[in-house]
Amino acid sequence: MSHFGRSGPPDISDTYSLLVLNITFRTTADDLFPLFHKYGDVVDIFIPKDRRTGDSRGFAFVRYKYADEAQKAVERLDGRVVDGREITVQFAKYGPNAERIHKGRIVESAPRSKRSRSPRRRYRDDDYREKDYRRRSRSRSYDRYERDRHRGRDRDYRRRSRSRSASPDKGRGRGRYDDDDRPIRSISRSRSRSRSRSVDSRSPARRSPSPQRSPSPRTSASPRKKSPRGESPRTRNGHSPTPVSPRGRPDASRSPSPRNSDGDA
DNA sequence: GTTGAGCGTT
Repeated sequence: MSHFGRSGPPDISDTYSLLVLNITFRTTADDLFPLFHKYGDVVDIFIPKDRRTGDSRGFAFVRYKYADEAQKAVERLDGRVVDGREITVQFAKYGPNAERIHKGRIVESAPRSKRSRSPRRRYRDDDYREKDYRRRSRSRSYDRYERDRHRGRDRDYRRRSRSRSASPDKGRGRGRYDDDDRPIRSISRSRSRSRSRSVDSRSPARRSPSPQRSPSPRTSASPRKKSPRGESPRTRNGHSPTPVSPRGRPDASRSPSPRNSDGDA
């Protein structure tokens, strides 16, 4: 009775969804079930996981059968420390199908006057919805994602947003400077220079044709120093230094004389 | 093994 979310949404017609935030990445539905079940009848618990990695995203959805129980759970479990972390329980505002939700309850009465302006728009949806993402540059997305995962997203603006008030910059006090005259000029010049420099700095592909990829210091003064005792008379003869590679890939190296290297032929 | 704002699956 803990495998929630294994068969998709069971029935979200008369269920109240609660959003549990700030949960640990290790917290599972099984851990939340007993906790929420104590305050009411939990219909289903779903914890969104990453589609790529499969790890928990740090929040879960708990569905209650009755609103009063859900409300109670919200009041009781909101701020409760779970697994050493304070969780935030609140009614879900957005539905999975962009349905209208009232107090966590999904209302089928969709306002026609209002366009399907999905308030929720995230990179995941975009990436998944976008079919050109793979053609464009999957690496970019992946890199960014990975980077975010390991380095954490922009905590600066995020943290600011989380500042006691929900109005980080009300009235767009972010006004650039004075107008768009100065900044533009600056940008223009900067860009100009940047481009100039870019042209120079750019082209890393052919900037270094690099006939020699690895400096190979060992080839510099290795034969003699490396194997003072193993040096063969042939090596001295200049017949074939035979830069034996530790990797066993003599041909990979410039290998001036591959056939000599082996000497089998 | 890491992280920490947010709103969801077959």
